[in-house]
Amino acid sequence: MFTKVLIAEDMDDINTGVLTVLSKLEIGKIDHAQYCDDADLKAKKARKDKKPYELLITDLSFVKDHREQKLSSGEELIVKLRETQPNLKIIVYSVEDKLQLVRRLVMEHKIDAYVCKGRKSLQELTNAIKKVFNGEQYLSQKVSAALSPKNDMEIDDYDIGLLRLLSKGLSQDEIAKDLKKRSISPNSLSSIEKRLSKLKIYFKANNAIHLIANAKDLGLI
Amino acid sequence: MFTKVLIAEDMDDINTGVLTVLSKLEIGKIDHAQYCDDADLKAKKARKDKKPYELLITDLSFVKDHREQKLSSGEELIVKLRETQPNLKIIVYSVEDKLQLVRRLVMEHKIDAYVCKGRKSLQELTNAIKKVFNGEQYLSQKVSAALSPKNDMEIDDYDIGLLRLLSKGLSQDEIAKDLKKRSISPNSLSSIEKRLSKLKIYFKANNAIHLIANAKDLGLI
DNA sequence: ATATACATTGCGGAAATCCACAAAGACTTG
DNA sequence: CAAGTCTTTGTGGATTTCCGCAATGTATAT
Repeated sequence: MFTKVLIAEDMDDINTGVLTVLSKLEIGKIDHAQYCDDADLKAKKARKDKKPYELLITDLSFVKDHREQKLSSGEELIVKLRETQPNLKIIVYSVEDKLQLVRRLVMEHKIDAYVCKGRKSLQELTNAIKKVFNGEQYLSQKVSAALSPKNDMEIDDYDIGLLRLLSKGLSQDEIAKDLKKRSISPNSLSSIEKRLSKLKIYFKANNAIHLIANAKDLGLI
Repeated sequence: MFTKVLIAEDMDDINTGVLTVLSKLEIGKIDHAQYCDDADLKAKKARKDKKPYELLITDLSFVKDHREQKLSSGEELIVKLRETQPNLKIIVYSVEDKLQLVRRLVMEHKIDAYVCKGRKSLQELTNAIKKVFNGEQYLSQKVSAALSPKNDMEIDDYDIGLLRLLSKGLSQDEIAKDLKKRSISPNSLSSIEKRLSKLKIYFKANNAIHLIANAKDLGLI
């Protein structure tokens, strides 16, 4: 089993929860950090001492408080650590279940496991740790579809962008101009209308207002 | 100290975290439920056995899974329990920090404490439990502004109703018909337009979409 | 009773949206 | 290359929203 593990997670309740479970596994040393910057520093020090962490378990979102931080999200932390420690095993432990996000983490950042926080996530997390230790990959059932190539009607970054702009109060016409200015295509008013219309069907929304309300409820934007 | 407490929280990691801390307080019996319906059932049984819970600690959001649920949120659970057990002490423990939401919970549902999940929330939670046991109220620093009188505005239930209907996808015309059917006045298309226009000014929104997006961000709906 | 203020309603036109259809371009496949 | 498919863009028109102005209604104070 792993001999040195780092946990990055801001919430103290989750931390104690994870800690009590991990202590049942036979892991030598378990450290934890409540800020991404702290996690980065601890990892740096460990490398300097020639005793680098073998596994990182990290959340994605960290609430901001008075302390100014360079790294503000788990994703940034992952990128930073991957630079200097490419063979570090990484498990993401988060409530997020957006396929697009998981896909990016697995494909681009080469994370080893993604566990969705939920009713039985602690058991899942221990499973994931075992799998990763054996060099295998693990994805929660909920997001396992992220890697299946059959992602037909999938909402992509472009769609999210449209929804974001809409929710920021831009008219469809203004969105077209904005996209043209940033040379993002498609950018005609007509195409934007068509995309939104597709999204409305997908989300069973009566109109643009309904669409944004639903997207917000789903945490999509 | 309390002798019988119920925790409603879906995440198992948080549950163990909360549990380990609560076990340090001298609380007789601590039960927990991972579904709102279960919490409701447990409370019902406890009342039937003449040993009702004295305190409920509940989350607000519960992720949906395969199990069909009548009560899908902590707020619904609170309303349900308040009906039959008006003297039950209630602490809400959630990541949400929307002032309007907290205000509603305190004013309408008469909750006794609101603790924001965060880096030091377990300590806060124990403080809150002690305060509530002494008949006092507790609000996390982050949301304490919810009760300051200067924050209240001229947004009334009618306005909230409009925003809700809008976010449900009704057109302004349909809203007018709906209000007429339920004999809520004013209900003319013109009046509805005017109200929404006021709200847009108040919330600095460019259009109805923007308005709903802002209202959702503020936890108003 | 009259004046005043304010809320409600109606109306009209400009702007934005929704929607169906068509033309042009891009890509795949045989 | 040719045919077929899909995406992007364009167009026209019905519907809805947006906004200003006017008319009516209602309550309050003098």
